[in-house]
Amino acid sequence: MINKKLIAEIRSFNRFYVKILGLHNRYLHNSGFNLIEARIIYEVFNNQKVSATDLTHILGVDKGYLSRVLKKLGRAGLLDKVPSSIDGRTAYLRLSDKGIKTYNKLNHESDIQIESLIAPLKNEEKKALIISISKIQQLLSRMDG
Amino acid sequence: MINKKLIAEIRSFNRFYVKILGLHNRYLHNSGFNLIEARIIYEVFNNQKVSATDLTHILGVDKGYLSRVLKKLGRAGLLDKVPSSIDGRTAYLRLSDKGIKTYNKLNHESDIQIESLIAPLKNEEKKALIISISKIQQLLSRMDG
DNA sequence: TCAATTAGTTGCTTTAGTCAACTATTTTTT
DNA sequence: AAAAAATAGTTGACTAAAGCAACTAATTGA
Repeated sequence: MINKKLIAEIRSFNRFYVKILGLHNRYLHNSGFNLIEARIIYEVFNNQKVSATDLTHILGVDKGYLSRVLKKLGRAGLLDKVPSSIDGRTAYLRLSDKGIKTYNKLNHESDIQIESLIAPLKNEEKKALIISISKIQQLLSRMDG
Repeated sequence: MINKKLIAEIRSFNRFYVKILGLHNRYLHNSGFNLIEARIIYEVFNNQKVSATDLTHILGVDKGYLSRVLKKLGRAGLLDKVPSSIDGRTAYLRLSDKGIKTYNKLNHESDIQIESLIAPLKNEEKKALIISISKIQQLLSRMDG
């Protein structure tokens, strides 16, 4: 049964990758943003016409909580709300210029963090890593639960 | 420059795998344990002679917080403290029989979750997944920051 | 038109986690 | 050996993260 081996492998990998992600998210510590804020900035930048309700689904958080975080980002001048012309209840979220600068800064710091992770690798190893990562993503993409 | 491509790939993978891990950790919701408790149970089972201070380093949490969670697990009858014979300040942690049962139950539920993740894969794909996962783990293992 | 839904806000609560002070032990310094 | 410094763990007080429920305003459906 190959399943047993694969499951053990995945469990080991999960523990391993949780650590990698933990290390990676340290780039946020000096940025003044926490994970949820960074994720909001990312999603708002990368989705056109995204509303608060959309974000609750994308991020899987409570709407009350989200409302407060959005308010905070709005007060910080990173986020604007554009009222929908067809539905008076909803507002679309958009990054301000300052918000876009922040997005770029966060991306850059994330890149630096990842660079340090792959720095020890030779070119051949980097190529192999790209292949393995793509493969995993491809294989696990049809997931529903 | 291969770095750019690899960094983009890793960032995409990180977002992807955070979702996988999020799905995976849902198995805890019905178990009555939260992530830190599950991690403690895991670490105590898998490390001989582990103390509370060891756990603060392994898990990266505050000792005050940990002390309370340990107390809770102790009161629930999952965890015993074995005083060190050479240092009166430290106690080693050990799972009780009930704790071991819980460990096995959590493992089993985790397995089920992972099984559902890999269920759609053909045997060849499962083999490929094992190879890719091992490769990533191997390549990223000499990490220091 | 009026009942039911939906988007978002706000008050209240719970949970997660930190920090600092303290006790009881070692360990180190003198 | 005695005093000082360090360490393990507990507890109290606090902050941050997140959920829940009640509410308003707007929209949809009967």
